[in-house]
Amino acid sequence: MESSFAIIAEPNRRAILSLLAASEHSVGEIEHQLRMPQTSVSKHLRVLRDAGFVESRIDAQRRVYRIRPEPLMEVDEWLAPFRRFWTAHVDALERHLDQMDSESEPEPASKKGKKR
Amino acid sequence: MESSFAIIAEPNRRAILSLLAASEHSVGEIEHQLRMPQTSVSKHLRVLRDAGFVESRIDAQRRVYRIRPEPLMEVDEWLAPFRRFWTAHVDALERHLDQMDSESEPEPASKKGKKR
DNA sequence: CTCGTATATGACTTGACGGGCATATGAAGC
DNA sequence: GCTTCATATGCCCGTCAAGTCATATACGAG
Repeated sequence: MESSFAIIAEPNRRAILSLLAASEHSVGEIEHQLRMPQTSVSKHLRVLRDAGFVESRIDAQRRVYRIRPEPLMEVDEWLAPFRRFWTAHVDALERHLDQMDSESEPEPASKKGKKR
Repeated sequence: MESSFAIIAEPNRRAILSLLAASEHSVGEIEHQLRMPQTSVSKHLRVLRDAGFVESRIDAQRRVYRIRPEPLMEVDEWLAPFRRFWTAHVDALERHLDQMDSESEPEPASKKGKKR
């Protein structure tokens, strides 16, 4: 029920997400990397999972978590109407150019301009 | 002190921001448009202003508020590392309406239909 | 100056959320 | 079986933020 925005309002959760953005991690790895209590990590992961930000894979007794993009896409889309405030000039051009693929993409171009 | 993320966690504040994204508005206009109590609008605007999301101009007894982009840019930048999760396998369609153009859209010549 | 309009602020209440701690679940290995 | 490692959950508590109501400030009109 929580809006995606409320979920990422929590700094520790953002830290977890940023960590998972690089690659998937187990709970213990997150705990150690971010130096926060395990129970706290588990609770935040629970919230993140319920909200669809992450999903977990079971590896023996570990749970390995990874990003699920949908809720963040939602945030990204909400930002769309505001982008005109800062992409007034050059950027708009560029994005328009390299977004020019539609239903015809028989071969995903390996490198795309990935500016930001 | 509040992170920009905490600010936009509040639904009413997001509504205000979205309203201001279209054009600047006075407090009364926001109050009427969003059908929320004036004191609530004022308080949210205070929070938004303190956090740099909006600024106000004085027009007689009215205060006209408009967007300031910086904090939202910050959010946009935080999202950057995650974009690879959806820009990789998603074409221009899914991209959704990003930024079409500014306050002038004389020609509704949008290209293709949207999905959802 | 008084009144009405427009907006801001303060006090108070209420509810939600995160932290900490203890404990439960579960899988692995002996 | 029992023990250990890895993770999850339940409970309590303090804090903080949002809503409501009342009131204050500021400006314009007459």
